Amino acid sequence: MDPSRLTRVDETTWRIEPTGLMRVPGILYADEALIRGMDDKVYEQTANVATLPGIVQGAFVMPDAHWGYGFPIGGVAAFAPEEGGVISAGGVGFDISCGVRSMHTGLTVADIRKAQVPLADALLARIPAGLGSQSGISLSRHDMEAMLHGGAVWAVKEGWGESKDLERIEEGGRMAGADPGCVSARARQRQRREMGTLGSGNHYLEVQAVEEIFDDRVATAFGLAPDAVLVTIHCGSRGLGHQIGTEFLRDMLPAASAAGIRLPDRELACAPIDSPVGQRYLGAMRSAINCALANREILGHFAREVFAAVFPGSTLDLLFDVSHNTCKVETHVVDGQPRRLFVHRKGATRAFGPGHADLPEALRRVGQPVLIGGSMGTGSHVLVGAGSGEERAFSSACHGAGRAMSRHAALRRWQGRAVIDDLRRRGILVRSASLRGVAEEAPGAYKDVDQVVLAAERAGLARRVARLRPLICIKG
DNA sequence: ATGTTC
Repeated sequence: MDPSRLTRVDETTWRIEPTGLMRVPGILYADEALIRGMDDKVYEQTANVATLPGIVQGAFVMPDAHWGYGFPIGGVAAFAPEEGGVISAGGVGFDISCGVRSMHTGLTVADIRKAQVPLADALLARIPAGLGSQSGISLSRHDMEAMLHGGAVWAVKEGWGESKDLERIEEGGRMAGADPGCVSARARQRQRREMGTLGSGNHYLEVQAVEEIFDDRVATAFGLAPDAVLVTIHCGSRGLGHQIGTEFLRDMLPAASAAGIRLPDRELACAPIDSPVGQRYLGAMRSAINCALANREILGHFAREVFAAVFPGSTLDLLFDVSHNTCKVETHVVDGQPRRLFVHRKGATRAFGPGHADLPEALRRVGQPVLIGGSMGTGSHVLVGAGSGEERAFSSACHGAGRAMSRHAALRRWQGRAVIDDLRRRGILVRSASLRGVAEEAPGAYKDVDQVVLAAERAGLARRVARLRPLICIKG
């Protein structure tokens, strides 16, 4: 993206001035190099989102943004129902409630080095990964209903997790307002045997070491110390979320037309929040959020089983579990007034600052952990929500490194085996169901995650707490 | 992201 097309507000804030049908400006948070690296499609898609009815303040773009379906990935947009605001399946994304959870292991890098190969092999054997992967769990009709209502609370009741996990999961582990009656038979069918599975693409389970601390006080509050080892899981709502996204993208097109909404791009299909389709999507999407929360809780349980076997007596305590593909009803102060808004975050992480009432007691004073997954081999980050993030982008931050290159281009450039060998020489063991998947996810196909989180910090979206480097990566 | 084609 050519920066001269934008108005530069400060070092890390850029505006697309409203023209034509745009109701609000586009507001991009990134340094100049990241802006230059962004696809022109991000500009076009941001301007398109800014035309949607009821959008409040701006169409926001995080520093890791790239071209997505309709809305950019790394986009945040909030809509007011009383102003004809809309909800959009493309504004949430196909992988509804895709997110990241990190768990403390209580172990150090030296402990892992003693058992790195058997640990990697045991994780690969226990964590179902890859397209269409299954875990051996099969849900009855009744189980499915309970899961879609109960999320991680359901998973804990079923024995896959610990009740103390729940306060460290967004929404206390259970998204209210889920309506499983809005989830099609086909979506349920696709999910019946997919609970407790990673899936494919950029989803992973990693064993990571704390490599660098940026903020001692917050790191201590989060339980992060140099050399400490974490397990981090990145995955979402699998086939169920994808099916819901597919069905509602289809159903929202006529709904938008019926509501008299002019769409600059069919992929922006949306429905008024108060319309029947809009309400059905909310009921289904919230069910999918519960599916993702339950899925990550079950995978966390599997990881606990493996660690208990390889390191007898070890326990995994949850640091936090947060989604980056959702639409949430939140109250935000706009022009001095608290407003109830439908906040779409697509490839953007909720990042509540210190004192937020929705944070658990143990974290309220410091702020919410913002878990940022990097690519294989390049490391990940833990950030903390900042008070300034509230007015910058409705308390949102980046979600990862963000792709710098298409999967197709990555396949032309790298071979999966060579990527694995290269990472092994750097002390990182990769275990994957798919060599093709490894090539698509080669570290070089991603932006520099360090540059992304630094830009997020400079923009006041969140602050850096710790950098993590991978030791083992189980890829889908 | 995705039973990579309803």
